[in-house]
Amino acid sequence: MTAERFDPASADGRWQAAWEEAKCFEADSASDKPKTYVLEMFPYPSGRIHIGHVRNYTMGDVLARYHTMRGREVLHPMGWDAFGMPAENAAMEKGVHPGGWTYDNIATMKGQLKQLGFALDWSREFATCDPEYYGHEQALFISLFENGLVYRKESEVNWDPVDMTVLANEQVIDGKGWRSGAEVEKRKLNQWFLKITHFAEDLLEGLSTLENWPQKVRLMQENWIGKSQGLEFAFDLSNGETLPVYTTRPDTIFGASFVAVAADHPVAQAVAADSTQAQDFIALCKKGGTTAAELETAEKLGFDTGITAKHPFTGEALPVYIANFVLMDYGTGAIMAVPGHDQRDFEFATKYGLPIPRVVAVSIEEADRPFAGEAEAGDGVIVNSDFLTGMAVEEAKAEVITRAEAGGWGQGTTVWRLRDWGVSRQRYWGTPIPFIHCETCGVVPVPKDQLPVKLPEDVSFEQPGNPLLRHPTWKHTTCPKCGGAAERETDTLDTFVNSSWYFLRFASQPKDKPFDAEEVAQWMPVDQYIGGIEHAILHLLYARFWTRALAHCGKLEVTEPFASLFTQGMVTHETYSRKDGPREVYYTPAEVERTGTGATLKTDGQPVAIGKVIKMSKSKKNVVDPEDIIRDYGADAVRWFMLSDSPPERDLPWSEAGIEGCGRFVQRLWRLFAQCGNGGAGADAEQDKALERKVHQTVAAVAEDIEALSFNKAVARIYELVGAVEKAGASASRSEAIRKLVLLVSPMMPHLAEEARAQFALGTGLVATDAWPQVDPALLVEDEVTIAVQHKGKLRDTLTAPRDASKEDLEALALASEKVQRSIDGAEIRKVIVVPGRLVNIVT
RNA sequence: GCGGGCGUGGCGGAAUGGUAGACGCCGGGGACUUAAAAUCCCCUGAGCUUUGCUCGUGUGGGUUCGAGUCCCACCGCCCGCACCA
Repeated sequence: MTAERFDPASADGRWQAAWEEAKCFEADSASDKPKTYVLEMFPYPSGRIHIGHVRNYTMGDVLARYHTMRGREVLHPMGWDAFGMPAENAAMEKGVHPGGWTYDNIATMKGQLKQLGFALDWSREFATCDPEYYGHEQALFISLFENGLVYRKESEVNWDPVDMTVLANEQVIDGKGWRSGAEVEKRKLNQWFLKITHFAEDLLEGLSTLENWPQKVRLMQENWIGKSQGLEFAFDLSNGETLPVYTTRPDTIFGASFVAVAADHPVAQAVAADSTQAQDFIALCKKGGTTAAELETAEKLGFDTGITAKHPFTGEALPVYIANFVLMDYGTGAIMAVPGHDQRDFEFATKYGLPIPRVVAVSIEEADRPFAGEAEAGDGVIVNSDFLTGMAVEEAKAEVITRAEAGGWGQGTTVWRLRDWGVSRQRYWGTPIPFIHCETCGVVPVPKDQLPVKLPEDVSFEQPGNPLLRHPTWKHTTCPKCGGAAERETDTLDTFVNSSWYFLRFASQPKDKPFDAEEVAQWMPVDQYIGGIEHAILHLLYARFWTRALAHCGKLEVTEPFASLFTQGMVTHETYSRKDGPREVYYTPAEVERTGTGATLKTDGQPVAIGKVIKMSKSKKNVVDPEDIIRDYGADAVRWFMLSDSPPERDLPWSEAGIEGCGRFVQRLWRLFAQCGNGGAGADAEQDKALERKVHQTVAAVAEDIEALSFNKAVARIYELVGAVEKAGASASRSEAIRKLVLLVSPMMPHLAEEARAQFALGTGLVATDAWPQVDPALLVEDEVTIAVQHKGKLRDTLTAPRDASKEDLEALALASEKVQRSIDGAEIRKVIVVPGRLVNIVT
């Protein structure tokens, strides 16, 4: 290696090996240093590392390295969220085993992560498909079962009749299976559920303690949990039965003009039993699509059952309809309809000519004002409502609930949008649910000493359906209770279960149990969790739930797993395409030559259209492979790019020019470091006070920026300091500045820092485990400051004054300015505002 | 529809209510070189009658000595949820 250029191809690997050799990043749970747990969402091993992973892990890495330098014991682990459908799809398409495919991908991606020099504790690495991991997961699942948090229930699922599997809602596109294209059927299956609703209130309340989570994520979870309060009461029906309904607006009860039930409601089913017309209507309701656009435009449709419901106060007979807009799985599946004050009810009443009474108005005088073509759902005063008339909305709600409870026909109720979590999947590549079905003993958990229940290796994917179900021997076993012949559960767990507790296993990995509570307590909660916004609801809610559930079972002390959450933006790139008839053909950035304003295809030199800057995706081919750019520019340039310019929560536009600039900066730093090593050091004994000040200010500011995850600002500060050091004349101060600069850039560019220190004798030992430079608070403030002088709020001049100059002195200095005097032009000075150390504003 | 966020040069973006545009990219000019690359230096919001002045942070108002920042209304874009009673 010459001193001319930094050569990442040679240096990167050497330093990665040196860190590994010195076990720099292995976290010690027994250490008495203060502890920090930095975690990025672990990746799914899909094949290769994506640029989004690089951005995510670079951010975490800067934090981990920084905190290590600040003397903390840092846990920064990595592993693999390795179960899931892509492995089974690969098995079907390529005839490989899901396990083999997954572990191959892990090997590839681990190699790629290592090339980036991340300060990860690889000694704690695991994949969720390791039998050891999922065995512990099975034990935890049984513990939840024993604590009443697991149950089985018959439930409706999306069934793909061709693939013979259950589909998630997201996999149903226009009513068809996303893979097979077959019409999806609703099927009732016995499914395993986790009782997340038991913690609904707690999960909701916990959100308010998560001050270091993005408000957006907290709101999304709040909406998802969806707490609503109202009245549940029963109508007496004309057929002698009772019909419970739920409403959040009991105050509008005198405005009810009809009652509606969902198509799947027992009342509807009973009517349909003797009416083909009702059957047809119910079938029509079920056919409707569920996409947002369809729902928005869907007409409100109803079927009059001929039954009536008796109003609890007026005794009036309200017609009961089957309606397509009433949902079976919310509330009681039946509603009292108040057309005047609910838009859906309004549309329905308008269509079927039902009365639309007003029971809320802006004032008593407005009690009979007609509606202007739509319902009025707002606040106001109750009118036309007997004993409620004149009350405010909230007051009336309370009054109706009180009377309903006193009369014994209804009660105040809280309804949640949150549903229990169905975790059964009819798939092979997941954690086998550790239960046995025995004809005599029922459902029996597998004894813990028989865990893990391992997946069989010899499976085939040539036929559709769950390989576990048709495996010749796997499911046959004996009942742990009675010893008789029995069958294993063939469902596996939703992959979100795997990622709901992995952070605990990273913190503590005993052989004989999932984790050790005391060791976990050393690290948890995670101090900083970083990942994509796409996990705002499911993963993050499930992880919060599991942590609570395990605490509920006495296995943990903490309830909130992630003290701080950061959601990073995506990496974007412009697209390149050409029209080929009706089809748009896309090209990768590597196939395209970017000219000043346009772009041409390298193969034929003809222009291609430059499209919008959007998220990198395979379909639009606007992707760059991290391995290519690491090879071309080195790990540090790539890392530096990931941190530069865009604030980390926003999207980062990838550009060739940008990465080239980062590559140039790496070399520029190298030349600066080289100067210090090549006789520049101490060439002049003079002190450079201004430079020292700049160094201390930058060290303090960069630390602050890193702690706030404002990496783009830290980067800008470093550029400024580098510029200042380059310009400064030789001095002991300058040499010292360069030594400190090595430390300062090391969290972002660790390879360059190590190589420079070693090559140019800029310190001893590894930079990675060295201490962050000390800051002298006295050097953070300047002796002299620039004061802005304004006349009526407009800048007229600037002047230099001592930092602690008095108000009087500043005022005098300002008035002495020729420019200021010219602006004032003899006008009478009415007021002078002086902000010491900042500005003087003269008001005339 | 409901909820949330964001609008600053050619681009990414800085800016505790106090000098708008730090820092980077692009672009222009120059130095070095036989030449290129690399490197270094200078310029780079708009306009004007250019020692300087005026305008300028989506639009229109307001509060303030002073507003990119605070308040009100509007326009545009992005994200999430959604027939949730």
